[in-house]
Amino acid sequence: MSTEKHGRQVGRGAKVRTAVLAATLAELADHGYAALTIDNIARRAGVHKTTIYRRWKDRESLVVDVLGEQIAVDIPMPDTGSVDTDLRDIARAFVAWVTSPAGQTIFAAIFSDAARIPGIVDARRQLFEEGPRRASSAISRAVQRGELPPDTDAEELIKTLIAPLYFRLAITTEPLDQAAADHAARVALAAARAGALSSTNTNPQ
Amino acid sequence: MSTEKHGRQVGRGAKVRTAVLAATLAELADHGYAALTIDNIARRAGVHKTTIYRRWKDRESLVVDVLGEQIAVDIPMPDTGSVDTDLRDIARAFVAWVTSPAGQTIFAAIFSDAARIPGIVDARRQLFEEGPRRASSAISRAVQRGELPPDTDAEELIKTLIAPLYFRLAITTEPLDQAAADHAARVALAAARAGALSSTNTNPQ
DNA sequence: ACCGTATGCAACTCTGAGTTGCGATAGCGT
DNA sequence: ACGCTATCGCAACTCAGAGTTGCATACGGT
Repeated sequence: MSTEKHGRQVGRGAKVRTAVLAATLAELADHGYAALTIDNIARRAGVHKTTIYRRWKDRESLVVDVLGEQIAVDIPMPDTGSVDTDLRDIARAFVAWVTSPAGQTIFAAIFSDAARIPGIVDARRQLFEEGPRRASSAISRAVQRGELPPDTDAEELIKTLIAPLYFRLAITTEPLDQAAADHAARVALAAARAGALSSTNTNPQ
Repeated sequence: MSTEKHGRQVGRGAKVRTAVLAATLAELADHGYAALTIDNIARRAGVHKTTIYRRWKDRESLVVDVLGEQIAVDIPMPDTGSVDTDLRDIARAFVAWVTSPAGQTIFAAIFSDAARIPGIVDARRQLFEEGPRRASSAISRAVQRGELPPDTDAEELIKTLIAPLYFRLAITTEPLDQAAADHAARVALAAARAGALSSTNTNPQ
């Protein structure tokens, strides 16, 4: 991926690349996208400014590259045999990732002005659509077990689960901890059991 | 409010101030905070750069001033006699405001790198805490009518109502329309009726 | 009509983006 | 171990935007 030309001279390049990406992420976490300077990144990476410009077209390309590598959110999908605990585990895993240093940095970056870079918006949407899609199997198992109404919309349920957690993260200063995750799971479950998350939500009441 | 010093020379000053604030908002909407230049604002306002610097300390002060004036979210609190319609109206009003040109600009600004300005974070939090607080009377009326469990947490209910809407706004590309508002109202109501939004949520199940 | 104040204007400094040419060096194959 | 070559360091640029200053001018209230 890196030096696709001849496969030569890989060692040095790889080291520089790693150092610059790490430095960029750190700078992004510390000062945000608007205050991101190439000189600072270069200094932090122990590399000269021109070296960065030789490997990346401009600031945007560098940021896209960094976030593209970091945006893998491997939340393991549980199968505990019960929706209650499945949903709870998903919510807890989301909270754990989002409050981790890496998660916090990614989030801050994704919701900074870096979001004006076309590639970033897509990555963000994809990030939040992958989870609900992957979780749908857990929901359909719950439906088969009779724990949820048969017409439950899996993606809608997961979004209902995540939304209040994300709301806390982005807006409120309330703590985002395990208790919050458990509470969100209870709320989403209650709504689903009441049939408010059916896929045919065109006919209200 | 504006020229508190002697009350003199108000006419010109007020016009300039208005023009600059409007231009700043427009530039913010068009290019975001990171790409906000004083020269562009000045040109757009038909004013010279130095004039702006004489009235505002720097770019940050200007942005704080603009957002401070615009951040009034007067969502009228309904009293229809039923929680169903009360919640639905609140959700619809929120959606209407958030999808209006003014609302969109404010939102974009509030979630740009402008959020690194200390004053903006406070304003944002306040913006989202005022709603739930104001809505609590509607909820307590519903509790008194017996429509909701007696220990329902009013603020939690409103947050549960808003969160999925906000999630759509910030993440998903799904449309944020009246149907979405109604759906959110139904979900929040179902959770509340199931007792998942009680203020004593320390004991689950 | 007058006076004071705010605005327009030009010319500055400073910082950071992005570029270029050249010399130094580190890693690869042999 | 040694040479070859791509990559890196360095210095010196251009360009744009933040923020400042001194002076001339136009506006608005009395």
